[in-house]
Amino acid sequence: MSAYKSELLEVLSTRGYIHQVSEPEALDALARASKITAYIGFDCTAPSLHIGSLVPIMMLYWMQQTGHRPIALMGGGTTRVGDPSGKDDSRQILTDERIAENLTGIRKVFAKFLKFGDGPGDAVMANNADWLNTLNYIDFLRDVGRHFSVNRMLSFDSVKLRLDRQQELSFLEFNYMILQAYDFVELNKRYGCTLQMGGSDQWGNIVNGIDLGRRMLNAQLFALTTPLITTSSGAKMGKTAAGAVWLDADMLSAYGFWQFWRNTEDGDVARFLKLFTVLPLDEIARLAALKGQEINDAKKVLATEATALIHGRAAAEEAAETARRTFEEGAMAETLPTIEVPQAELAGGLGVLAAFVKAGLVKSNGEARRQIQGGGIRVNDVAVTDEKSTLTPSQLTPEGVIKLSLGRKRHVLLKPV
RNA sequence: GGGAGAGUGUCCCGAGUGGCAAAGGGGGCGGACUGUAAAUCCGCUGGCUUACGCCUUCGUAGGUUCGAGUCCUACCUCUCCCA
Repeated sequence: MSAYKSELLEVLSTRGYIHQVSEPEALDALARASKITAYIGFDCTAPSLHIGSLVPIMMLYWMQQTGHRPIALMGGGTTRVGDPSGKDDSRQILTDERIAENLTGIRKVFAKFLKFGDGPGDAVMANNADWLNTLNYIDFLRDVGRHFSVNRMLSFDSVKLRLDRQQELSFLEFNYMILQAYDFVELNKRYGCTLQMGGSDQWGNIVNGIDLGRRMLNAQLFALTTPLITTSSGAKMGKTAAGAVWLDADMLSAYGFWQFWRNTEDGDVARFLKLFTVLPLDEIARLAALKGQEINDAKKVLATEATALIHGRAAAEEAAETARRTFEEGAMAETLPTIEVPQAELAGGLGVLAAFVKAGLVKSNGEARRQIQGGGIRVNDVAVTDEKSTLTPSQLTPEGVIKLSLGRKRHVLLKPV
């Protein structure tokens, strides 16, 4: 299926990253003949990226692996405006302090995938606040604004969707696409960047950048978008019991991250192996051929490889081992998530309800009660039937902990200190 | 500026006659079945309480009433029509 001659597009295409490309032949030829520079923008709307951003990040990774130069662009400036693409409601306006915090959180993850520096193949970290924050309004309108047709802007999906549904679209948000287009031009001037990549919802914004580049610089720029990743049962990816699947270890442990991948639906395993691991394709083909129960082995490989990329090999192996002990041996792994409680509190008898709330397995005593009624709560693998029961030091296992479980899959160890 | 309509359980959609912790979906969580999968079936899905019960919730603020999501007034936001 892949008719691409350049290694870059060949890899991206066979691994399933490509949804749309502008002028594929020209881009293919360019990537074959020279080192190209490409960027992806990341908005700073949360303190950490989540797996929704993992596909774009992986593309930057493959850029570098195939000898090209990736730019990770932090949206320090554009986040102040808010991208209306694919959103029904206006995005909440974030304070500058919040954006700055988010930016520092997000920035960390890139070092795991990319080698930054000043060398020819080294990746670049940029922040569009550097050029957007100091723009002069009138100058900007005359230099950039004149290239945009409002008629045309109204026809873009991100805008049209809001108008059709009679949802508010503020002038602030309306300008987002112009700023993003300008980013592309600015990155072309600064770094010779000729390709912008992103999710499929970014197509319109990227194409605007291409047009602006042609008009202002007479440059030929390219767009490449990824498909929206959904599970085979159609759900959007990235939700677990605990909420979003964050990439930052402080927000989601390596074990939790590993578990997310381990629970992948059968039909997604091969696709996810290609997208979210760097295993060779023949190895993936072998794993994808597994059937029935054996496909669980493929899921474990997926989980470990994906976790290794962002949390490191050691943490991934540990997560895999924790899961093996917990699920396959039914044993207690000391490396399960752990909370600590004072000795005295336990000695006095700690209520089950309070313990589960403290462990973060349930949000309130009421929810704990309901889960007990539904048979979802266990202490040391024994179902709790009496919500009044308490935990005491006598329940400590030989390892010196008490194992709290919600459902079959979620476990937390309670450890006296 | 004038007229008409809408805002519901802080995940979303959405019914609601003055007695409502408020129908029904979706989503989520739990249980059964499995392979830590999917599909299916069942239960749960405001907070506190051992419990009788108490508290907080229907755009915001007042009012009528024994009692208000429901009626009245003002205000805010959004939509539509007229100017």
